[in-house]
Amino acid sequence: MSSRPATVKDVARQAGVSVATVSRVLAGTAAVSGPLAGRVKAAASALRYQPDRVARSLRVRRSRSIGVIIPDIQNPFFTGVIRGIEDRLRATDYTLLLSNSDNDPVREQACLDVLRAEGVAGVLFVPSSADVRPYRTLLASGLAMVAIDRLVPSLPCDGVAVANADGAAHATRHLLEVGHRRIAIITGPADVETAVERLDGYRRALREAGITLDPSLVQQVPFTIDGGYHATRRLLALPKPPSAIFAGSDLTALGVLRALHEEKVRIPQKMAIVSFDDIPWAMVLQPALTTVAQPTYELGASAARLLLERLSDPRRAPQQVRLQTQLMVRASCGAGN
Amino acid sequence: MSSRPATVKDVARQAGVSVATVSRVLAGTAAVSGPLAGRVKAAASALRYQPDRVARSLRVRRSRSIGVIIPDIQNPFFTGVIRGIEDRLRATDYTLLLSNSDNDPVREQACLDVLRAEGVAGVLFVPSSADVRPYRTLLASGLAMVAIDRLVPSLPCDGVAVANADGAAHATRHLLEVGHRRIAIITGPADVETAVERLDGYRRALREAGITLDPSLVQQVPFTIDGGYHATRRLLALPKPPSAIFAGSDLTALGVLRALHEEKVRIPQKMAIVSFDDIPWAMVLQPALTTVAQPTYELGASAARLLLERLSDPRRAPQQVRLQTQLMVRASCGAGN
DNA sequence: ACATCGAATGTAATCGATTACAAATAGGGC
DNA sequence: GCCCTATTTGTAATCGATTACATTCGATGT
Repeated sequence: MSSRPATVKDVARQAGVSVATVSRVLAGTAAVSGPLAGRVKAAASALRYQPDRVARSLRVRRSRSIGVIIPDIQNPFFTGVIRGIEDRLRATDYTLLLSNSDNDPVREQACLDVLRAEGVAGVLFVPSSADVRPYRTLLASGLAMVAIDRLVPSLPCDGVAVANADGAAHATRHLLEVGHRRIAIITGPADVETAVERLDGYRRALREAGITLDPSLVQQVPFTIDGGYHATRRLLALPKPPSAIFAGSDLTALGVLRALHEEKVRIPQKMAIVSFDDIPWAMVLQPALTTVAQPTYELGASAARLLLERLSDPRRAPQQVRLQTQLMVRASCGAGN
Repeated sequence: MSSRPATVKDVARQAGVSVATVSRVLAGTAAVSGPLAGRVKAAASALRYQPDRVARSLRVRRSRSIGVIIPDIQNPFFTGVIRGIEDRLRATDYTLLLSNSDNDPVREQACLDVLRAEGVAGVLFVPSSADVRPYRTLLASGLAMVAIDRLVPSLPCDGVAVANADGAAHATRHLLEVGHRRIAIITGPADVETAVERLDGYRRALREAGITLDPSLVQQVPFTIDGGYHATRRLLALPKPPSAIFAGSDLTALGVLRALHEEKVRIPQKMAIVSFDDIPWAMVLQPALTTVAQPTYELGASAARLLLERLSDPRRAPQQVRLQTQLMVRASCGAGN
């Protein structure tokens, strides 16, 4: 027995056929007579033959792997997305090449370069850059790309995102219905598309309720625990603090909770909270967090689906999908059970 | 200008040298005279040449990617590990091929097969199977492997894990010092090595304190929120419930918290809690969780380091590293501030 | 019985980088 | 100036699977 893995040649010799026939049987790309096909299959399984994916990639000029670029693997939102991608891809024989961009355009570009050099079949990415030129170049070179979570407006590229503005409006309206009038928002930086969209939804809901927006109630900080913490301290220090906070992400909300606990502000009696994401821990927090659930899994699964569709039909028009959010009413807004 | 990426041939033509010289300059594998090297570098950057990683992998029979197999990408423990791996590998030009095994030996084997077919340089994996034979086979075939979090006892393979027993003993001793005598443990299934080690540490601490172990206080359930929840309900239903719970993971502890809140059991007054992991949210929970911090990042970084060392010296003796844990004393045990 | 067509099979080129080996060039000692 | 060696450079083989093209074989219609 040889210790090196078997190759097509070995299988061909064992089955008494040519390498072309072996390849055809195993890939199913052309008709092969019954007896020969049988011998090939028998030989292949006897030798435990598995085609070398590298050699195949070189020849067909395209690998069976798919690049995934996300900003932060430690963020539960993105891991939910990855899970969706993985599950959708499991039935196929694509593998995942994963990279962290850290939201840094330079690093993202480096990742994209490597993925191109790896000859990936396609790329699923959460765009970190507002500069569309690099993306355009890659698209023009024929690389299949799907944007996740952030749609780049002027880019003719498949994409999936959630209806951020609607979700935010929904959350804000809920706080209005519970009776709040001074509602603060803690959202992300102005160059993050999702943050802007959520701010828009918040504005819309206030306008519809006939409430004038108080600029001091709008806090723009990174979507992190610290961001939420410091923004909350600033809000509490206001001459007229809000009675409710809409936190732009669950991570932000954790910072909010921490600041409120420190100041012994009772939730939801003295301060109501609604946030965005619905990470798996949102419901076990004290109080359980009322939050706008994002379909992270579906986000990933849809992105993977779009990519597979594009791979099988490279010339169809780019599709951009918006998934709906769902408000999970729990205790932190004062309306839950 | 051509739209296809440049190849060595293009660079060679442009620089007026042979492909061998181009390869030698760019890989730095052999001496090339100054002027020629300069021309090659100029040509390469003018053409934006990037070597095709697939072709190189085929020729050298080893790719520049490293396979990573973890049970669950949604578990913050593993994402911390991945982060450590990524950071350690960033300076090199290795890429990450990621797969989820779901703790299923069959799926894990499928992942390993694919990784071998991809010709990965090495594999970092959290072993899901107690059957060492497949691992042995791969090791024998020369694949560089590093086990993470769970060391397979009889396998001559590099590995990194934490000192689970010590950590658990530390946590248990802490509860004893605070005055508890009836301490329950909710740990993982008996076929998960880390669960067994933590149970051992708990036993050891009790023995050292001269306390007889009450088997009804030992709950073995999956390391999940639900697992912790149901185990806690069972403990509360006991004729003589415990006054403290050592939860085998933070996820478990979340389930514990939920059950205790439902039953309006005050923490830490009526029930103290210590757990294991220190996920990023442990300190913002209410009450803040006293927990045994695992060095997830270092776990990943060390594993990556071990792998790189093995790649550069394939014949050195396998190393198994144990990292220390650290007890983070917070509010949930009644001793914190 | 023979020409023709189509299906099945084989031979060899190909993908792009690396590298063994061959060839050429330079340098040093006499 | 010449020979020998050491260094630089080039040519061509190689990795393993796929596939264009060539070939063989058999069946069918007349």
